[in-house]
Amino acid sequence: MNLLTQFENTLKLHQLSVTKPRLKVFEILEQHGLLTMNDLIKACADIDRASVYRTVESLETIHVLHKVYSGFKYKLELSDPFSPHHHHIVCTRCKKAQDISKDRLETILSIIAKENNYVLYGHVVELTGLCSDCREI
Amino acid sequence: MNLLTQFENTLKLHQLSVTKPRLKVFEILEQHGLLTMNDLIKACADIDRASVYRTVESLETIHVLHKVYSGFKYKLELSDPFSPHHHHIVCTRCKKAQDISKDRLETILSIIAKENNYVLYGHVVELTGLCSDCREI
DNA sequence: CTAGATGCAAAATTTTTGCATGGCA
DNA sequence: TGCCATGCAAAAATTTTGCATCTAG
Repeated sequence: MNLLTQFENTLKLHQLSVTKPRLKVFEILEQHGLLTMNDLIKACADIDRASVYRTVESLETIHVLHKVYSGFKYKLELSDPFSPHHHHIVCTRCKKAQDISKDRLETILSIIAKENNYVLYGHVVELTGLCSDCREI
Repeated sequence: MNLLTQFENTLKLHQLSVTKPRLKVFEILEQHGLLTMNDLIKACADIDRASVYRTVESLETIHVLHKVYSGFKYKLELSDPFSPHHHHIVCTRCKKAQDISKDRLETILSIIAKENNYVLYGHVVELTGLCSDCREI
């Protein structure tokens, strides 16, 4: 089953209808991976700002996408299982973001959630530092 | 050495002068722990909005404070070593945030940074889920 | 004294809202 | 068809900027 179908099923599961704005936002994020709200709005040319905001909010609620914060702004990306990228390490100087491997990290996170008696819905892990290139300058 | 002195030293170390807005922002955050930008601005009654924004930006740059994101908005809090609170687990339903213990988590984070060849400056870890109270409803 | 920081006022950007209309189930 | 979702337009909220003034060092 492809991602799009999976997405539509998720919408239905949450009793949300399959609409043009929702499909568009999903498609754009699927293509681009990590976007600012502004870029997303621009990329969704024929969709109204307000609808993009509303779509992002719904899709976040049903855990299809999430916000990733670094510095002042946030970016948007698809959540697992629609995308495998959950964690980043961002260079303070050149602003590049690279993914970090999840396995050990998520083990720890789930242990922590259990200890605190939480049912885990989502998690954001952002590390900031100097990448090796920038350190040499 | 108390926190305030340590803060002033940090400012000097980064060649920033010790000013009223900076002291005020620090003091408020020290008292309140985790605030929205708006609350901070309100609490800094006699300081101009713009100065609060500028102060937050400088203090973030020198790692005295950082932003913590949950949902759409962010909150501000002092960074280590000015405050021991770095990680939270936030309930989706009641919005309460509680601190989570750092030890194991930070071990993992520093290993990950090393693997990626980064010098670590900061990290944000936010878990979201349902707390035990809310689960029962 | 003087570079850097502030306050003020205004602009720019980002987010939210109300309401009439349109389209999915 | 009925209800949810959208577009539009406007308001509200948040953040940034330019510039004259002030102040910490």
